[in-house]
Amino acid sequence: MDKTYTPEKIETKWYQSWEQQGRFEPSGEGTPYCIMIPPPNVTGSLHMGHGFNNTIMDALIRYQRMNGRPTLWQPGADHAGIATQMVVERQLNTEGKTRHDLGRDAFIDRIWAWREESGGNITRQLRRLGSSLDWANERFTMDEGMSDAVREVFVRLYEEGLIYRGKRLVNWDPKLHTAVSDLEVVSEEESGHMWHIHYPLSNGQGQLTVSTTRPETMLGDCAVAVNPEDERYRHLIGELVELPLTGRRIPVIADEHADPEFGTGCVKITPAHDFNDYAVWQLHRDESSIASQPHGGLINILSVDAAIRDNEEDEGQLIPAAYTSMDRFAARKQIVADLKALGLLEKVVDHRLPVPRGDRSGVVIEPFLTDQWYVKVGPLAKPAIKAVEDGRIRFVPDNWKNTYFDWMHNIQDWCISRQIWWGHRIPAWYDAEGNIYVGRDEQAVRDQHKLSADYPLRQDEDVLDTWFSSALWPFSTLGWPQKTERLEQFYPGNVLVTGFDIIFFWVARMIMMGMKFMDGQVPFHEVYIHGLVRDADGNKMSKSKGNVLDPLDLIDGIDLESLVQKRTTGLMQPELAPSIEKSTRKHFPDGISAFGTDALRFTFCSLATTGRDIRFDLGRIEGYRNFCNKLWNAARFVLMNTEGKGSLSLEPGVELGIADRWILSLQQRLIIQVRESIDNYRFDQAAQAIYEFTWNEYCDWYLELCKPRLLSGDESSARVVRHTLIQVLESLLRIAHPLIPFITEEIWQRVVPLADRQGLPNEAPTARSEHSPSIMGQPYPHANDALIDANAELETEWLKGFILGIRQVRGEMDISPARRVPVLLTQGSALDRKRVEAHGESLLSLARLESINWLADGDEAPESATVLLEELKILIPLTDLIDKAAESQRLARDIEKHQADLKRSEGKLGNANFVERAPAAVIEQERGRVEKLTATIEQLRQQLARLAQI
RNA sequence: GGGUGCUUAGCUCAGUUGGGAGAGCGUCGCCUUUACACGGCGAAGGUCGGGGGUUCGAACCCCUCAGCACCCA
Repeated sequence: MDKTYTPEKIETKWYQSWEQQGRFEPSGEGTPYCIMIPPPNVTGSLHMGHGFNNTIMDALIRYQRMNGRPTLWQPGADHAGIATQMVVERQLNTEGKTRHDLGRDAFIDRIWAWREESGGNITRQLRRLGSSLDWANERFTMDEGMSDAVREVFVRLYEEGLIYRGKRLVNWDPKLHTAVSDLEVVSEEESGHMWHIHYPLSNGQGQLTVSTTRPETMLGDCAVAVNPEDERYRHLIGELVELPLTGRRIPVIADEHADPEFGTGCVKITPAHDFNDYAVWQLHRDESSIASQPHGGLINILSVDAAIRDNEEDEGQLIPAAYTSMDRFAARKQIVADLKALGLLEKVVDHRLPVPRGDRSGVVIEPFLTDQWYVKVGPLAKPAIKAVEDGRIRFVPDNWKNTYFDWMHNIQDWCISRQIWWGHRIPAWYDAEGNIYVGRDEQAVRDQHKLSADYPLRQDEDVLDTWFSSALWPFSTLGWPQKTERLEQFYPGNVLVTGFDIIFFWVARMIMMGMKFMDGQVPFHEVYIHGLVRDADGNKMSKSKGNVLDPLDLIDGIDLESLVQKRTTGLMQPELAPSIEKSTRKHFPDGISAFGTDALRFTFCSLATTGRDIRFDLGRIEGYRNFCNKLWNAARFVLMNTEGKGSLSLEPGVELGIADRWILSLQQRLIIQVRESIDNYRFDQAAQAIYEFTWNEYCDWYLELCKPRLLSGDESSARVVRHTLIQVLESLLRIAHPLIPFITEEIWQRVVPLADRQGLPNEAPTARSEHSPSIMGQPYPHANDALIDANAELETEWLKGFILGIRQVRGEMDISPARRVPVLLTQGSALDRKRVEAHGESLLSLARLESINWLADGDEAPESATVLLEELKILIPLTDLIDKAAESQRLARDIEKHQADLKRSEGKLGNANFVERAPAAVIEQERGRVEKLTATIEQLRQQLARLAQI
């Protein structure tokens, strides 16, 4: 083995081998285990969130596979309608074309071509992460089978009356020319203005003043509302005001929506361009002063581009010609100027207000009146709520269910149509008479409705929201609507692993659709919600902030210049490049070194706590890369001492040593701990336990304790050591494999020929029969209670205490490890004598001692530094090595520390209430503490006094 | 406005049922010691955000204040 662990030499090799051997395909008997991948965007690329999410899923999958279950991790991607269409449109733009130049069919062909070109990107990246996905059954939401599922669901929901078409206000993206759902709109506070505008009363008796943040919408006003309780305006209710610039007259109406405290207390009502106003209009639409207005008062003034629209033929001058075709912001400017000229602008004040923007396009979203398709969600939500209430679905951590309930209880109908081209086209057809026909395809529609082949029908132009198909993912990927074996075997899945940001988008919708179409069966039993990966400063990673990390760059490394280049190209706001460059150079002065997949995965696992933010800093991954190196070198040591050394199996009748029993005992505890941690999705605890055992017990102590035994010349003892070294290592590799698959496989392949694997079950079968064994197919270790050995643990603790005491003195006195020191022992128990006898070699070696001698009865102890180990007193004679003053100081400090503790304990015991009410065990513990401390302090004092005397 | 979460060592975070606060990184000292300098050995470092309460006993339970973050309207 190489002296240093180099991940790039092993990772790709093993992944290919596993995949070729069909090890990712479900196989075997037993209870199936299934996880659906949250489908990434097919043309996207891997970010840290994917890295984190997939690491956790892969660890679960590998763990369950090693537990012998037929295990499916379902891979695939979604078509990301808007995002993908935008990318391809941008490509076209650089050629000076738009999608309309190509036409719908050619444009969609172009997107498929782009998918071919870029679609493999993210699957390659997932492979680099070691993800053991069942690639043979990869799915894509636009594939034929899944499109069938989409159509089937749409038709069935429509036939049940759960899908309908309606004209409503929607969130309109004027750049993308499509409706978007509430969830795709991000509202943030921005600086704006509040304009106060006079609306003169038609009878010439004064005016009302309204305040608005969007003055251009006044062209579509149908009323001014005042609060019915508002004394100032009550007498004006029912009167008319002149709507400036338009020549129209609109009524003053009474509505609670008008807040007397806010602004002037008069609010203009623009029902076609504001959700609240729309609600007001609905209440008042039958009042004649509104009903008699053009379009019943519901006056749309915008085009799909959010410019002021032209008048229709029959509208006359409804919209003043002065503003038509002006963009909404230009129109705002012009209208404000014109109002000012008319003396109708009272004032303008600065105002902060939430501005809704499209999460993809970034432009301001307009409430806009359109025909859209909706899912009536109420009936679907009911059983989905119940499933979580009664525990058929469990959120981990549990409190996320509150977020889910909140959303589900206030759920709105879901607008599922999008005015784009890339996606599942809505299976609805129209005839010239305005009839709507919904069916699985055009022929089915004609058959069902007895329409002749030449009866003109045209299909709805719109496509479905991408999340509509994603909601079907847990069953559509398994072959639904066909009744397949996979569906039978793997639905419902066991756990959904995802971030909290898509509980609404995806989790809730999957539960609703899963239960609706799978006979009330939930799509998964647990939802493990993990945190979101942020940068070292806690900021969300985003391209525009220039703080994204590519997981592949952490695996392979990247130099500073390439990193700067990567972060500053293709920006939506190029002016940010200099500051991005600056902060990148500051955070990564040396670029990023190659840490390898295993280190990255181990890091992700160790960050998988219950928190919702995960700050990623390089120090962490570096530490875990070092951990991999440690494991690597431990294995190297084991192999150096076992390869070619003959049989490693235990001879009959030979007993293990204390240290062997101790490390085996700790390993059983490790197995219990790791199993429990993984079962509870606490990968941080699993990682921590593995790290701790490997580094702080196996390497720091067991390997060191083995060294003298290997060199002693006692072949029988050496054989026991070799046997245990290799056994413990082999098990450790299996314990760690789900977290760090590559390094464990690489080492395991070398270790397994030496390991005594008798008694372990055979390797789990895989899809292809002809292959060499792999750690992937090995059983995950079970703790063997018979190996838990409290005596060996106690004795080893004693041994460590002895050594640590001496090391402490050496450390404080700066004694070089090259310098061996003699020690004298006194006052020990019979057990101490026995133990010293038994572990002499270990003590000499690990504490770097020259000699160990018991002080004879009656002999005066020489001037020494002292270590107390219960009643045993360990003396390190003061020679030139030890500074008397330093030792005195050390003792004094020690005494002080113990005294503080003693005082505290005595205080407790002196409290009558404590003695009366605390449990006996706690009181006993406190008494024991006092006893021990008193003795220790006494010993230390004596020692200090002796030192002062000499 | 409603809700959720967070505040523990210089930094990033664990902390089980309430019974003497831990880790990694960083810092300081010693060291080519035969697996590993991506290392070994040792050390320093904490008013557990503030205040109040419950309790024999609070990082943990309750109240309150402050700060931060996120979600919903």
